[in-house]
Order: sequence, then structure tokens, then C-alpha cells
Amino acid sequence: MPELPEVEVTRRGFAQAIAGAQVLSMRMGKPLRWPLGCELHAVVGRYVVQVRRRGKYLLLDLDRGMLLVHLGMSGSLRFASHLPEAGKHDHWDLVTSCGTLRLHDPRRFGAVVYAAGEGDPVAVKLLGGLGMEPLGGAFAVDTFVQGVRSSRLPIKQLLLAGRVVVGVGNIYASEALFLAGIRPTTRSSALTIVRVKRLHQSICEVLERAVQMGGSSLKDFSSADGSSGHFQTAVQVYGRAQAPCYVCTTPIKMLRQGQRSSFYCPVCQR
DNA sequence: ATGTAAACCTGTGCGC
DNA sequence: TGCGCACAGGTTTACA
Repeated sequence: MPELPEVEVTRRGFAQAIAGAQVLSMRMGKPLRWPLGCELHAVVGRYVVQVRRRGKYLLLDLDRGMLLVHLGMSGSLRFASHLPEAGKHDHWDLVTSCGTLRLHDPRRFGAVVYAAGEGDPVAVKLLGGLGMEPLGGAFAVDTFVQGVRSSRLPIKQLLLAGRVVVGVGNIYASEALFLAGIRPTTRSSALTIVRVKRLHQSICEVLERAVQMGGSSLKDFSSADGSSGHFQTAVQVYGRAQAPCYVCTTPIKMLRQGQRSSFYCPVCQR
């Protein structure tokens, strides 16, 4: 479910409210993607300093150590002063003096991992190989152009890999490629500099717009305050196989790339 | 080194 | 109504 926009919308939904709070207790449900990696007493009693985001990870900085939270495919976070009793898919509660942060994740591809700091081996393993942040001014065009043109992967799969730029998942990869007029199957190294620059711009536009609209709520995404996003109403190609292209009315095509579905317009994208 | 496929787990929707 | 299958927003791991 969650790509960068959904994670960022989630972060904004509780970052201010939880900053400065003291952790009163923590509850773990069924196992997630990775083990927590610490005892409860390493977290209980600590203070939440701030909440950052790196790619699709949320980083909860504590006054000692940090928690890395990933929403996987089906995860969502809620933060409220009073939450109902934990349901069967609620697998993590962080009870603080300002409210409870709860991870709801039916498929359990998500994770909550403790790291002593940025240099902790587990943090390096999870965050170390990540590419540039597409939002916030750190997304260098020249670095992007070089990264794209040095790979022989199909451009769609390169975007998903997160080595050059992070946060672009299956929905927004298809959307950005449509905006840029590039077929998902195009070999990255075959793209001209001009076309890669256009893709850079498209990625920025799609992600910024999605954040503004509160993310996509295709299945069950909701932000930390429980509200849902609206970007799905602005989707141009994702999930629209055989439906007419909004630009040229040609039926949208779907194909499989690396076990993932890609959507594109055979006329608008070359 | 790179690229491809399977794996993790649960729910939902569809054809029969 | 039930059963089996395909598919779902992500990422790591093993293997060609």
C-alpha cells in the first residue's frame, strides 16, 4: 500500500503530536518482517524527540536510540489519545504520555526495528543502500541522469529498486513514466539525457501532488488521524488496463515486469 | 556483478 | 455458498 506519499502523509499526521512524549509501554503482536532487536526496557521510559522519514521508512528518534518503522504492503499507523482494544491485525502499540501509536498490518510485511543510532549495523543494513530523496531539494538532476543511464534494467524496474531514487513504488512508477512519455520497458541506459530529465521532473510532480492530496487510498490506506487520501482519483494509468487513455483514448495496456504489474499507454509512451 | 524468481502473510475478488 | 486461483501499495534472499 504505502509508497513515499502515503508514508509522508502518515508522518505529518502524528509527528508534532508525539514529539516530546515519553514512552510508557510497548506492546508487540504477531511477528513482523524482522524482530524488534531489543528488550522492551530499551524503549520504555525514553522520550520521542522527532519523527523523520527516509524513503519509505519512518524514523522515530528517541533521546537514546531510534525506532525504524516500515509499513510494508498493508501497514498503516494510527495515533490517538484513546484507541480501541487491539484487533487481530494490530501488531504494535507504542503507548506514550501524549497518545498511542498503533501499527495495523494484516500481511505483516511491515516492521518495527530498534537501532542504537544511524551507525547501528541494522540501520546501515536497512537504510545504507537507499538512493536520493525525491522531495525536499536533495534530488539532484545530474546524479539522477548518471544513475539511470548507467543501468541496463528496464526503467520501471530501476525506479522500483530504489538505488537511484527512493520512495517510487508500483503506482507512482507507472504514473511518473506516463507523465514523462516513457515506456516502462525501455532500457534505462537507452534513454536520452533530455528524457531522463523529463522523468526527474515527472517524479517530483507526481509525488508532490500525491502528498498534497493525502496519498492514495486504493484499498485501505489511512493516515495517522484515520483520514483517507484522494490521489487515486488523479491516477492516469495505474489499475486502468483496457480503459481509455485520458489523453488519446487508446486502451491502457498492462504487463508484468519482475512479478509486478505495469500500466502504460502504447501511444503516449514510447 | 547483474538480473530473475521465490519467499515472507493475509485478504479479496472472480470464475466455476 | 463454497473452492481454488490470481492478485495486492514492498523488500530481502537465493540462485542463474
